[in-house]
Amino acid sequence: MSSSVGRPRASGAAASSEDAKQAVLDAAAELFTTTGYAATSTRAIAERAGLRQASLYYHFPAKEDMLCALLAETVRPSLRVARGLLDTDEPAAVRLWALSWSDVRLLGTARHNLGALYLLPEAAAPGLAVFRAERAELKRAYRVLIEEIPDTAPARTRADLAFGLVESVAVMRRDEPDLAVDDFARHAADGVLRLAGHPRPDDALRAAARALTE
Amino acid sequence: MSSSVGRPRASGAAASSEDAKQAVLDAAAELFTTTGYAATSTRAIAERAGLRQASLYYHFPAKEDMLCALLAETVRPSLRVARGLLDTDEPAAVRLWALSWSDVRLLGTARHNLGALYLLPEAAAPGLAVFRAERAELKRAYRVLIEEIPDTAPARTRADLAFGLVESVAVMRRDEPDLAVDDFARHAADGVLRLAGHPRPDDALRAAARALTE
DNA sequence: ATTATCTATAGATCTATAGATAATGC
DNA sequence: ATTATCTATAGATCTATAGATAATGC
Repeated sequence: MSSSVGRPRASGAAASSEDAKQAVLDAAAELFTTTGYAATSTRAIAERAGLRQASLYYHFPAKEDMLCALLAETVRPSLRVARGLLDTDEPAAVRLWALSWSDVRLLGTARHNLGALYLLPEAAAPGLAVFRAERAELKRAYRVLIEEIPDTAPARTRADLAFGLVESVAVMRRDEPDLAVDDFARHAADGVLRLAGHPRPDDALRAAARALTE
Repeated sequence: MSSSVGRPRASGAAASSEDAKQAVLDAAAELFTTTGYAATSTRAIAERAGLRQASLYYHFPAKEDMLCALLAETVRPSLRVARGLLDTDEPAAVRLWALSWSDVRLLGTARHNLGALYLLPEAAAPGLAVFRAERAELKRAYRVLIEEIPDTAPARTRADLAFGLVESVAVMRRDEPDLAVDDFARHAADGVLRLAGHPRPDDALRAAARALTE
């Protein structure tokens, strides 16, 4: 508390270094998701975070590192869930429903629409290779589960479709900011099972899946 | 032919005004889809199109008008198909398959990955309201067709999911540039029917749907 | 002494406009 | 005279660095 080491801010507001870093990320998240990365100036981020433009560089070496931190923050919780589920011995359909449901809820309820960051062309930058590798691992988890569900379509294609459906929640959230996430996540997870080739899930399956992610 | 009215280009290349305009749009399409709108400079567009930066403004009043033209070019063919299908009296499942298949093919085979433009944050700009209205009309077509297919999930939700799945082809194409579009489009259209709540389509349905879009 | 900010600014853009110019068309 | 380009540039950015400064901590 009250740890106001360092020169005071011009704006008056005081915060610890960790708080400041978080405030910067928060401002960047809001602006990057609504306005885009290149179209967001460091000055705009600083203004929203309550400090001067140059002070950002005490917390981050460069603008791209803000995007990098935000991307990591978004994909990692999903990846943790995915890894946990792959170690379970529930039926594949239950695990796939659990993974989809969890991902859609994470994307849908995050404070900002961070999933929209995946869609930015700038996510292809060389400095963000770690993020892309983690996202690829997440996609592979979908595929591994889908491979255990028989269907005429190739597992790879079904995984592409399922993953696309899950990520599209970011676009929906942009179009309809007051989406009812919990309801929507159930339907989306049902949808992923349908895409995977599984007959309609019942409440027992959903309950088993929900139990898995707790 | 040989209509080289106007001062010759510094680069030597000659082209009619219409050709030049198209070359500019082509260059913008390539750069906007891979690099993003704000991150693409007018200078880069001009360089790729073979003329000087300032000469762009003879063809377009502002940078945003290039994006506007590209967005229109992308959504309008889909909209034309959708309007045509709504006038048909084939079963809803057939028309929905036809619409999805057609859209995925259009998005997947366009010279550049123009669907990725929908995902740009800049597509929310005030000047692009016409595009957004046309896209909304396209989405409504999905919903109208889905309403005729009975299911426990609300039609609106199923339409959100179906439309999200179709548009996600732009993300897939970015991730896997050598996607086999024709195969993929069939699976994607099958996926839309599954999301809509229709039992698996058979070859007869697919054939009827394909016939509709010719 | 260390920390977290500040002010000031270098240097590199970027978009759009002004006005000249080099073709063809009449 | 019209068309389609050019050169030059205004004016507004934008990112990142340099170096000063105002706190706390020791």
